[in-house]
Amino acid sequence: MSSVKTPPTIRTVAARAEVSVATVSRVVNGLAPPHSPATQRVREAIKELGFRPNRLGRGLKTARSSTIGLVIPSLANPVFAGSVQGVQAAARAAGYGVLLTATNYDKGEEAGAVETLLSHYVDGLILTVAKSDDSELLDALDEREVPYVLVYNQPSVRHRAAVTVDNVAAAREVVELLKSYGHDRIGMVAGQFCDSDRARLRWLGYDDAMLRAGLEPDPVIEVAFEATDLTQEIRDALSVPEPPTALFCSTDLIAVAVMGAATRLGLEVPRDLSVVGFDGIAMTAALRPQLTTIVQPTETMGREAFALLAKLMASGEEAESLRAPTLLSHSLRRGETVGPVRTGRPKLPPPV
Amino acid sequence: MSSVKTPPTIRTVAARAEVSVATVSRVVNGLAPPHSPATQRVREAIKELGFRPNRLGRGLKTARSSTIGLVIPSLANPVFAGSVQGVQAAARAAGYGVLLTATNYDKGEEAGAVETLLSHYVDGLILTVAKSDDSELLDALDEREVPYVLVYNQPSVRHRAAVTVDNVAAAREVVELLKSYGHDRIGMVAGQFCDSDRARLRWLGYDDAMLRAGLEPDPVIEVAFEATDLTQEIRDALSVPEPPTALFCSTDLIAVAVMGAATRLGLEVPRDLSVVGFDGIAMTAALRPQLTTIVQPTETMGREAFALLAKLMASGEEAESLRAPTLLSHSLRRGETVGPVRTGRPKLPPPV
DNA sequence: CTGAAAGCGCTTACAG
DNA sequence: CTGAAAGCGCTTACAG
Repeated sequence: MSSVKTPPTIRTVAARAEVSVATVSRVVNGLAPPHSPATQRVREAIKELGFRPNRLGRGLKTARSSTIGLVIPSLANPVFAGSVQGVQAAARAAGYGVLLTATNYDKGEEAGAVETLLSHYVDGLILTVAKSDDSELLDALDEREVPYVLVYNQPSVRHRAAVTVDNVAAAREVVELLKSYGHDRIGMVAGQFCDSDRARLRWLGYDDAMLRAGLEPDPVIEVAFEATDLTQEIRDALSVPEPPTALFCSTDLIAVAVMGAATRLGLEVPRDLSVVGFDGIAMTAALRPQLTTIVQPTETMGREAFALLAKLMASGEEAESLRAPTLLSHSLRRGETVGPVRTGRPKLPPPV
Repeated sequence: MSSVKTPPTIRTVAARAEVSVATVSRVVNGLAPPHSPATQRVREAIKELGFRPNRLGRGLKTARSSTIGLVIPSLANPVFAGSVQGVQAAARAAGYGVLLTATNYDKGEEAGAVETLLSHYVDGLILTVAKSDDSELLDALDEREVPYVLVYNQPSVRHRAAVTVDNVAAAREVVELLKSYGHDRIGMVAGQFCDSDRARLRWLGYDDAMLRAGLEPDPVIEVAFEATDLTQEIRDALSVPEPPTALFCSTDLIAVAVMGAATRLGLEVPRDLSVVGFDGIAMTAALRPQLTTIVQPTETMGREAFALLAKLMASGEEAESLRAPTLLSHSLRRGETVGPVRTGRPKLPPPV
């Protein structure tokens, strides 16, 4: 019932060139003598008929689909769009197709997505999951020996291939930056830890840096990743006796929401409140004030992830050495959302 | 050489359940009697072995891959990320996989991407291309009878399935809005027409509305889509005897770049210059001032595109009626970047 | 209701 | 250097 005209097959080409299908296959795969008359005729026939080898047939025989699966939480966050772009570009250059699935931060969807991808016989997977340490899903992939590479996730177990940044170190840098501006009451707003091991590592870095600096870490303000209105949460966080003068946010999207909340509460950033993000989303550089944030090399991360996966797919089980987190370098973008501590306490409007 | 453990096949299941492979196939496809003992045994065997039908095998037989191809210019623009999200969600719900390719606004890449996707035997395509009217690529798809649906493109030829908004009408609304604020010198900044038929249609709407209102349209200021620094272009546009007091930008990303340029030129938006975008990217609502723009229902567009493609794939050639542009409704977000005309002319800094 | 068999488009030992 | 043949994992008329 498909409306696609039936395309030429290897048999059509063989008939036209008056050779066997085996010869056509060899020409297509570069295993034929380059100058024999048969090869020439096959080349012509291929061109005339517009023949393109059917990857299903090939895949069935070779048990490889030339396709990888890509699993991300959401495309609504440009940070993932960046890695997808990188994976896609590298995969295409290597002749691989990319099957994309978004899980919307839902753990059940993660497993479902992987099942679907495996039923399409992808040769490997690149994924960003909620937790990478203690994950039934990844355990299952390990057991089934499906090659995979994590992106953004930073597993502490050593046998998992991953491409990410040093989340702990980056978070420490943020605390040090804020401290250098005189802040000593620094809070952290983070995506729910259950949905993100990155968020947890960034908190670890924050916590560690605070303790080292002799400062007291605040309890984390956990928020949903999709939350856009954080007015209530920020008001609560600032309504304690000694409120924080700076907030480190575990993602740029959260930082943007925090800045919106600050505005609605009548606070000016950075005069009344300093804000730092994490990710380096391009458009946050266009905000006024420009967001201060940790920049991750998103597209490079995607490219590197594919390169690593390609090695894994080629080398099979013996590639133990590849199965470890790769840390790419991040950078700190000094925007305009961090300023010196304000003397005196800003007045919040009364709650609604 | 793949490291994937060989998964159970239909034959493994058949052996375990002591039935023929035909029976297993029927159970998997819901064509077996639901309560027969054989069916029961097959169900158990499937569960015990964790059997998942190999789509390559199925696809080879049925000539359908349960996969569609998705071609977009770039994921760096969140407007495309939105439609991808919608397509992906709808496709997954229908049991389809989505092969994604970005072309980076390159026409050669468009053709290459489609070739690659077709070699993966996708059942249909959803694409956003540079031009949808006069396109060799689309002509070729028509001829080969590959089902496809365009997104964002708004073809004027009637036989192409597309899901978009009424770009001309939306652009007219923008001009009317600006006029209601007293602007009568309105310029337009657009992505290069050769790279985007949308940009051209938005210009047509602008031109038409200007003429109707008795105003004189300015020559369009064409810029590259990826351009982030438009300082020079905007300075030039404002250095004429009667400079525009408002700029309509053909995309939000361009509007953001224009706002950046305005800031660098010492102009305040909207006091010295009103700016309007087109797309409705979420983060532009977080800008200060918040961007006034046309909001497109990006995710819905993606979902509708898949729904339309599904019909097309099911019905084959006779579905002539489906092959026409579908226009979804857009809305105008009244942000803070449009204000009344300033009396007197803002002073630009001297060129560098 | 179930099975034996053909065949989808390829690749790849195995002969020659 | 080339071909005949088997087989990858499925589906689907065709018998029974």
